[in-house]
Amino acid sequence: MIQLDFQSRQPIYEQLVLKLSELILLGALKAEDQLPSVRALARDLGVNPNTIQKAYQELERRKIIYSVAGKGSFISPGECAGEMIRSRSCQALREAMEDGKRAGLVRADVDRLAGEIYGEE
Amino acid sequence: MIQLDFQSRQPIYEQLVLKLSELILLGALKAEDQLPSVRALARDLGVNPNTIQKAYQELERRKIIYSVAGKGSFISPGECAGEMIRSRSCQALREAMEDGKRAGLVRADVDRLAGEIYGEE
Amino acid sequence: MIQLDFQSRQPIYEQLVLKLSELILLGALKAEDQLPSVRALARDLGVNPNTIQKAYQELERRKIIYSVAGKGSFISPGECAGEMIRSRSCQALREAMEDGKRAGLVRADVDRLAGEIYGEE
Amino acid sequence: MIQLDFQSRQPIYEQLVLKLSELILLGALKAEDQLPSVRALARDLGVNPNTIQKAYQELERRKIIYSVAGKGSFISPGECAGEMIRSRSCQALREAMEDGKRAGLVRADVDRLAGEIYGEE
DNA sequence: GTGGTCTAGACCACA
DNA sequence: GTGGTCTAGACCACA
Repeated sequence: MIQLDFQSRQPIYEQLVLKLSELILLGALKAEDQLPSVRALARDLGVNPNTIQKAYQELERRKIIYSVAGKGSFISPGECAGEMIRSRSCQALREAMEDGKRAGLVRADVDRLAGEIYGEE
Repeated sequence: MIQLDFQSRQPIYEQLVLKLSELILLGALKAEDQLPSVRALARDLGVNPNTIQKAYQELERRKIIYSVAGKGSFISPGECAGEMIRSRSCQALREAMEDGKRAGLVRADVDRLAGEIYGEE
Repeated sequence: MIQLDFQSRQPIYEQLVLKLSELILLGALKAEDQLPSVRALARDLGVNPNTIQKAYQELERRKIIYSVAGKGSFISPGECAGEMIRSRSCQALREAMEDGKRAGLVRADVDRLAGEIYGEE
Repeated sequence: MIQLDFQSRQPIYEQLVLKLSELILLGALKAEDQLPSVRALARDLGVNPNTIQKAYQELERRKIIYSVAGKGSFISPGECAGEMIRSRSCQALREAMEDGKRAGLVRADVDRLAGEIYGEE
């Protein structure tokens, strides 16, 4: 289901944000689906409820999910959740590219890197 | 010489790190050149000396400059400074691209973004 | 220094965010000033360090302060901190005005209120 | 009649308070009209009677309705109900404006915003 | 020393 | 039951 790496330098709550984002992108979690409750997921993953809470609150801040006290947490409606995930990645990539340009990277460097990651076609 | 944007949300010391990096890449600052002293640069830019200090420390951490107690701060030798700047940007760009791929961005998205930033040739 | 209301329904960390924002607007905290450390402020206010941490992280998310692990937390440079506070207030005012319109308040009501608060000129 | 958004982060009872307030402002509910009984409205809206009860209690606290044991709940007499609704919005707007003033917003900012929302006349 | 993360609890309002 | 806040600790990397 969700595999956490407790040895990683990446915080557990960040791993959770990414894992849940991936499940949404893969279609395993759909719009309006209810997420496991904070306590239930904490128990299943062997993690403290506060850590799950932190992940859920970050996802809510990014408008990928929404939480209703007393009811539960839910995937944002329509294409909203997926859109928020992609727009975030896109924004981060743009910033990295702009920084790179300022730092002296040229278009060829970007293309080479893209080739490495996506494979040359 | 160095233009800071005091309105920007980007911390001044970060702007300084970038500006000084650019001056190195442009060749305005060369290997073994001495940087202005913390207090002199602070006075010239109308900024707190602590802010300059912070920028210099970050540049030193990245091995772009080195400091000698009692003498001053100097650009790292040879192509070293430029290499450190570019390799750092390149690594950040690679990570952003890998994240983007996981988030569902395709090669065409990367190319479009690169076109925007570098201009289509 | 900072007065908290432990009886209030408003969470302590939110009260802290507001109090610190006010100190910045009043000029008591200036650009690049270092804030008290998480632990020091927790001790002074008789509050758990996690609660201070939560307030500081929210202020950092709003780009009003920036934190550097191992060094401390600092007011954002230049006019940045004040700008971020004002833009947020502006957003809240817009929402209150939209709610008021839905509740039947007319333009004249808004003008009367503005007159009361800013003084008729 | 009344549409609730069960997905919203806004508590159901708050939505009810607002919806009923709107019906009063629109004239759909007039002074001395009897409101549906707690159980009847709960059944119609598919909501727990406690939730309706809570909304009615809040409206009574705000003097928008009044309840008579054994008889039911009624809209407050004369212009009273509408006044209470508007005065509440007005109070919220006043607070947002005072916060805005403390944050450095000037009268011109308020006027510009009012122009946006009400349209310049 | 600093901020950042995390555990293991508690209590609250709300449904 | 649910999410939200908070306490009272712990340990980590970094400077």
